[in-house]
Amino acid sequence: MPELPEVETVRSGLAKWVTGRRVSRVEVHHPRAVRRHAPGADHFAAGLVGRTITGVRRRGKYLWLPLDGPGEPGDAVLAHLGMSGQLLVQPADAPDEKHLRVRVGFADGGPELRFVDQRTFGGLSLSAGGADLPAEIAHIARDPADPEFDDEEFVTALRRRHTGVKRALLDQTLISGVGNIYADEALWRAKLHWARPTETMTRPAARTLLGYVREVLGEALRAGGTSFDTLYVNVNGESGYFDRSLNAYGRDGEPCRRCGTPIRREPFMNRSSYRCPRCQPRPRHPRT
DNA sequence: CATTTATCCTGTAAGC
DNA sequence: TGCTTACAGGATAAAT
Repeated sequence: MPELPEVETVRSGLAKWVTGRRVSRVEVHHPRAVRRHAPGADHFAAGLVGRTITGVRRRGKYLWLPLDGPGEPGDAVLAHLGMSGQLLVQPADAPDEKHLRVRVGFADGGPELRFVDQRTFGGLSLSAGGADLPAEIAHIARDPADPEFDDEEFVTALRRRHTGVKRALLDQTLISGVGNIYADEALWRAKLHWARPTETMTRPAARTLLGYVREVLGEALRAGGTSFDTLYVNVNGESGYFDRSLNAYGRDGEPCRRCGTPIRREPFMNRSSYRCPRCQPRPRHPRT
């Protein structure tokens, strides 16, 4: 599931392959892939043809590709991978992927950019004037890899919440880029239960947790991200290998690497949480 | 207003 | 064997 490390891996790969190239052809194979583009698929395609991609930027789990002329300067293609979205760079004569949703061809005749998405939770849109920061994602907080992320502001905002700490980590308006996998991993490192009330966390404890979030995201990025199957891949279709380094996520029944107690999976927000029952005991007054 | 829940989707795997 | 059910989960609209 693409979280910050996976999306950043895709961003850097894309930057190398599509920057400076002029779009010559756009095909939308599934309307759901551009559902966030209100004017529709044809408008999306027409707005993209003839423009040059000037780079690839990211905030949290969102990517955007700023565009240069000939239209209004400052537009961008906004992309979210959802759960199963892939942005692949493929030779133009490569066979279509089963779940190919959008094809972007280039005037130089080189490799195509393809958006492939099995579960169709992801999508592309054309953001007017969104080259610097698309208005559609202005509500998304900076991510902890952003040099302008304000640690003290995060600590204050976290403690102002009245919710469980994992809910807060997953709230992209508070801190972006963290999903279910890395939330569980950071909480394991911090020895915190997911239902720990945010308002009872001390400032030092909140800073420590943030440190672990940064640490695990950084390690995962250096490993090329986490892959459990072929759903998350970089632009060349290759998997990352951070799954071997996971301490909690997906390890139901396996021994905690700190104390040996079996990791437990439990329902959380219509999904799952993994924790060590001994290292991360339930708080006295849990907030779920 | 803040917070929580339901919903979108499809392939895989487990269970009967 | 074949069918049904659970699960994966990010973002957001709707509900509380």
